[in-house]
Amino acid sequence: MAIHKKEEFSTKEQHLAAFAKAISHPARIAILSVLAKRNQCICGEIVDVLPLAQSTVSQHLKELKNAGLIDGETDGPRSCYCINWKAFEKFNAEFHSLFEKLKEANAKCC
Amino acid sequence: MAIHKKEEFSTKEQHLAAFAKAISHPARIAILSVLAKRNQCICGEIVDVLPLAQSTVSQHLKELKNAGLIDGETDGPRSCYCINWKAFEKFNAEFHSLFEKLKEANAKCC
DNA sequence: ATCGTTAATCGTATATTTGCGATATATAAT
DNA sequence: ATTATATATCGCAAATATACGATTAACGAT
Repeated sequence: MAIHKKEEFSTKEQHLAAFAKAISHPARIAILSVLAKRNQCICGEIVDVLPLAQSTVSQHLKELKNAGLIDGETDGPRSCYCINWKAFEKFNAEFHSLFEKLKEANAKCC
Repeated sequence: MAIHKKEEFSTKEQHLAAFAKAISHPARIAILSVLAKRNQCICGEIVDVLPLAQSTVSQHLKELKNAGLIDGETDGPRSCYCINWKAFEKFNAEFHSLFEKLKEANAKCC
């Protein structure tokens, strides 16, 4: 690839794309579901539920955390995660706004 | 990786993840914007607008088409693309429904 | 029939993602 | 102090994604 071209697009496009990337793997959607159902904590619980190794789950959690969709803090020897509802809501609004903007632009052009 | 684990998740999770993946690159979001503004056709026009080579744009178009978000048909030597609003709407609804379901599950648990 | 234009595809290079086992670290329990 | 438990991180392998130039295919115009 040599050069990444992603930064040549608008910040908004990059931001939304990054959000979408965070939920672009079924495992990460599954993790969000588990976190929503149990409200908080877990990690080992997530590993028990998913068909993935502990290290892999840990990696997916890290990506969700980097994207800001979940928060996590250590609680003794274990890690407690929960959904960052504010960020999630923001993503939802952003995506919905893209959709509306596209429709609006389309309505105007013809 | 050796084995892909994606198919071990629910169809719904896979489907939504695939949709999200389609818009997980700023170039593809930019393409959707151009298509919305001009309603239809183009390809060379998209190449003119984006900071990417023709072959790269063609690849991104293919991915959007595979995801069902756009339709394309050849018109002489050129290709005419347009947004598949129905599919896009469906994705929007699906994503929104995930969000609502997560919130609902969360409200119930505590 | 030849030439020019447009866009898809092929081949290739590189980067990133996905996945796992092994290891390291941190804490709790004995 | 030792042991057990939980999780993050490292190192590696394989798969996918991103990007480009070159080629091919398909058509229109001359």
